[in-house]
Amino acid sequence: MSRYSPAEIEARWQEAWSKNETFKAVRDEAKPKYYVLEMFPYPSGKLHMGHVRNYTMGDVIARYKIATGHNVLHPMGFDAFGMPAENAAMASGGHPKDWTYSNIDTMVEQMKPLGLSLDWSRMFATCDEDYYGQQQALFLDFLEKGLVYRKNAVVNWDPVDMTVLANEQVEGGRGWRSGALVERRELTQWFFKISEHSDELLTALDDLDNWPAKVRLMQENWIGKSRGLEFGFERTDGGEPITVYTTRPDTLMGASFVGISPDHPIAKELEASHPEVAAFVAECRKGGTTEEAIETGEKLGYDTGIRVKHPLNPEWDLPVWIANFILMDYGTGAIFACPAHDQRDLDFCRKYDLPVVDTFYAIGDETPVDKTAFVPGKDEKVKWVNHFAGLDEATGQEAIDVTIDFAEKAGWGKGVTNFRLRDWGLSRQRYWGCPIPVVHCDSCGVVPEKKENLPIALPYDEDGKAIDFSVPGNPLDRHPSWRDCSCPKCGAPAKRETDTMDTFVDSSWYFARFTAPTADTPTVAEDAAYWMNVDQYIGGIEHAILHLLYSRFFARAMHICGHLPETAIEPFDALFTQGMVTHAIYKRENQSGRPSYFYPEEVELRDGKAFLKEDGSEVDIVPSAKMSKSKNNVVDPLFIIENYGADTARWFVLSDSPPERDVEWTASGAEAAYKHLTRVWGLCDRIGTMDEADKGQGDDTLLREMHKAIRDVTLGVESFGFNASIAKLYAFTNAIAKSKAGKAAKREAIMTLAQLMSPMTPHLAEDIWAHQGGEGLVVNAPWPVADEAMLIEANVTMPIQINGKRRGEITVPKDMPKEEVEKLALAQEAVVRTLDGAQPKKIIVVPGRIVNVVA
RNA sequence: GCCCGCGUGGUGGAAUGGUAGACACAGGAGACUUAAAAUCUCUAGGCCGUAUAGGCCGUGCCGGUUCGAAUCCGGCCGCGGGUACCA
Repeated sequence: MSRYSPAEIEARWQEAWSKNETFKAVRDEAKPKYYVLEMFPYPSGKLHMGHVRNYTMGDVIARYKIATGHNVLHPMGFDAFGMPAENAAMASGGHPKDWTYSNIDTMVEQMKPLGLSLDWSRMFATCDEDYYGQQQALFLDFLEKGLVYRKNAVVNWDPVDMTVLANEQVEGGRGWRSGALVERRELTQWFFKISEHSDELLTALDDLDNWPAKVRLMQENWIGKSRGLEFGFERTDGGEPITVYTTRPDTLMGASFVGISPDHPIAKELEASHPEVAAFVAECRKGGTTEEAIETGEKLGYDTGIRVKHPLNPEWDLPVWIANFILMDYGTGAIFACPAHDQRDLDFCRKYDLPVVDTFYAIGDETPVDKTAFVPGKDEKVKWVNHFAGLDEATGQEAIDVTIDFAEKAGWGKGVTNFRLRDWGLSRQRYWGCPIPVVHCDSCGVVPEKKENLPIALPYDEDGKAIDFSVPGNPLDRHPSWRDCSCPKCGAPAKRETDTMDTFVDSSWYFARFTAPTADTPTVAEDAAYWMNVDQYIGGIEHAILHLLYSRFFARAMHICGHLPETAIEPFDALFTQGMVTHAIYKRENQSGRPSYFYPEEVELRDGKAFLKEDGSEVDIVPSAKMSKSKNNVVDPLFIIENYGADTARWFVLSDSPPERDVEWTASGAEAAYKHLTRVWGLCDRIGTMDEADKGQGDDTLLREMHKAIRDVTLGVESFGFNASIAKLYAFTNAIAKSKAGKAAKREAIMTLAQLMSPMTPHLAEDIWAHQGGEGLVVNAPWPVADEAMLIEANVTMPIQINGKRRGEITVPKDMPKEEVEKLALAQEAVVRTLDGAQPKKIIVVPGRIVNVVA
């Protein structure tokens, strides 16, 4: 033993774990189980630093749990359906399936050398027929239980390519390939009834104690429960009243118009008969479907000429406008606008010269509201002059409640609870996804496939030729034979549904499938009962809402269909959201305004500017963005593993940055991690050659350091403070290096160091353990326990502050009474000098922490 | 736009109401070496100062609460994530 050669030792120990089946998860009722899961990757083809960081964190937890006596399940799979595979096929003519599976192979090859404690025997990809076949079975069960239905919904439509676009494929309101202005178009699509579970999904958040508060808050806001007033505005032309929903009924006296969505039935009716309305509505439909595009886009309005009566004053007519910022999906698709107290309404009214009525002033009086709406604070006592409930002063919420009461009693409105959460549209007009297992029959309509016909597999080719992606649109639609089938009900010739499922469906139940990955039903009761829930789920904060909310819904739906026990309706007991690994993006916009992206290795940095190596031309730098394949800013961890080994890569991604925070990728630091591991190795080597008879000195001091390290490292691991654990491990290593203790004490210290390091650098730890004569594998050794007696310190050093500024310190016995500490502190030379004879007004002694003298 | 975060030395960061800068990187000085690399030792927020004397300033900005604020509260600014068809 002389040189630290990770390549050799890492291969050796991976072999040992594999031979012992150390990480194979088998049900064992005698041991507490622990299920640790990292969000599975999309097989982009390249493992990046974010993956390494994510899986290493999970691995630390998994190995720590093994050491503390748990039966650990730690699986890995691939979220393998999705657009990039089709994009690759479009770009290079290959097949999405070939591309995906080849990427999976590559990524597994890249992952295995990391020495992760994964049970590879449970691996699957969501594009495996076996997996998506079971998913189709789930879909049929959901359909039977009424959890799925069809309705119309809008999509991004590219009028040139005649195809549906994902939001990501819309750039600045234009289709990414055609450059055409995108329109919103309605299609009949499949939906999961997630909104029926809104209240449940909301209230259950309260019990997710081991989830980050920010994620719970984001989900709470996303579900968006609100109580408001629903009421009708009578039309002066005698037409059907227009029902609106408002969360601010207290501002009703400030109404200046009634607004309806361009998709509102009234707008549609007018569209059919009035060309001008049709032109306006067409204008409104331009642009993408995202909430961001709608909210930030220019606000457009059209006066329909329809007039309605104010419910509290029949003499008061309000105009009805069609406005492009009103969503048909929320509330009733119609609102009343109160510009004085809502910024968006105010902007709209100023643009179209509509009146602004301030409910804090008498009607007709000048309002101070000009360009900024007055929005009273939550707890602010507000007055309004035009009161209608005999109440003229209340806080915001009370004013709202009182108004709802008033409307209900008067009989013109009712209090209504609304949710922002919409049903989950799962239809995708795409090839590379899980086919929706239904059939369209001319006589029977939409008919579910029979379970025995599952999986409805994707066709690999058409007429013997690979599926063609050179033409826009869904290849399943134009496949010569795949659509043809017979109706499961009447047997007549019928057509298959060609829409496939949203890839979020695939990732909404994979955690359950890992408990019985090869079963011929979606789950197996005993396995689900034993392994569920996921005890620790780890993944990126970017999944805080959609993936996690959909999974929570899916677990409920699976329970309803008998695929999960009731105890698993919240599938993730604890969640940790790790930060992202970010990197600058290098890009250049071409003439048409669309950007091209360059890889970090294509770029040279000088004076904070970026230049292409190829021709020296400057490119734009977008600092620090999420690593994303489409932006070319992905950094490959392979060079670290190849040059320094997996332990270095693992140590490096865990040190320095707190796990929950984003980190900007930098290449420096890997070298330092390697140096440290080399140092630990050398330390072990030197201890090995020490003389047994060498009694040394200061054994006790070293062992105290050791027990402190056990305490602090353990605390770090348990609280996801891996960077803090690593800082302690550095300190402990330094303490061992400097110590003059005897061989026995040093050996005990280094073996403990190996154990404490083993979750982070498992190969090095095994090697040290073996070298010092440890029994068995360190991975199976019980986690060390800190001896409380060794942690007790007799004396404490306390800083002395005068008026909050540090002026000195005293070291006193730990349990010295306050009065004596006070006396000693006042006698300190620095204190006497600073006080300069002045009498202290007050002295605060916080035992063991601080003394503050107020002069 | 809206919702949620984050902002501390040259750099990554530590400290979650109690000594701001632990631990590390890059830097500086020294030892070893013919030399370099490696390794080891010391040093290191800024300013004034000969000073390991002392003092002042300092955690994005402005204000507040407190004996005491990086930490709690209010308001700004900047950056990041999400925004329902990227995964």
